[in-house]
Amino acid sequence: MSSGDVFAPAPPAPLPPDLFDPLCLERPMPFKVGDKWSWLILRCLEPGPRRFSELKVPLRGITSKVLAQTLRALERDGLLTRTEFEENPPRVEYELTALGHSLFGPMNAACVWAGEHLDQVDAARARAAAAG
Amino acid sequence: MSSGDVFAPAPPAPLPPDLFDPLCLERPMPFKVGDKWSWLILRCLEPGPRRFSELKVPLRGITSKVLAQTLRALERDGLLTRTEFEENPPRVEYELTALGHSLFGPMNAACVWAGEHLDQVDAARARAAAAG
DNA sequence: CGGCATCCCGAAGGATACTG
DNA sequence: CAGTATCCTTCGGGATGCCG
Repeated sequence: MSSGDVFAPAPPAPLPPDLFDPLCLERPMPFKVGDKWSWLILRCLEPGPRRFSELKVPLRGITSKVLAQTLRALERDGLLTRTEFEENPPRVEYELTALGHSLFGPMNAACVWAGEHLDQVDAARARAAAAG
Repeated sequence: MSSGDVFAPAPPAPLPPDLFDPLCLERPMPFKVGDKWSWLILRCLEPGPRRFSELKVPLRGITSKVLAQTLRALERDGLLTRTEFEENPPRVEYELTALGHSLFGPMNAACVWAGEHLDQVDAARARAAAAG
């Protein structure tokens, strides 16, 4: 989940060549959208607001429980808003906040990197597999 | 681990506003350096090659087992190289490849984002906590 | 419809001990 | 020093079922 501890202190300065600074290493990642569904959900919401049941369609296989709890975590972190409409049957819409939208900058950059280097990784893997 | 399935198809095109494309959503993240230690290790290696025991120092609390298996996974993916020196006592050095170094571009961008928006996330969390 | 409660499982990863 | 081997705990997340 992106709840508990999502964002890191994010030390921008590189480590000094001959000294490891333990304090710089408290957290593994600048953010932890790395769980199974968070980033998927955010991407689904990029075009615009969606309902709970609409999200379940592209998120093939996600259970209500996991979707609900992931959405709540993202809401707590201020990445999206939850709007409950007083209707019958009930309707709830989820929408990205400005903060949520701002994530797409760095994340899309990461996607570009992956697209450009995926073949190199695959090649390395194939080599490693061949070597045994 | 960053082994099994690290990199994604990374569809650069945003989803169409009124249609969810399931094929775009097979994978959660463009890459999966999101495990507990991989990114930490890569950062330790950015300044230059390091030995196994040198890495354990800043990676406070990592066990030999986990460090070894994470390093092997990163090596398989072509992000770093392992060099064994025929000495006594034995010595092994780990060093980033060009591919590994190239990761710092997008990842540092992500760090910058986190640094700029961390306060907003914390504020959102505080609000959520206060609301109950 | 939009969840929450409950049970359950596999895999990541920590602790500890041992080896070339 | 640089690991491997073994055991054990934790936890994300799937399955199922119920509720307002």
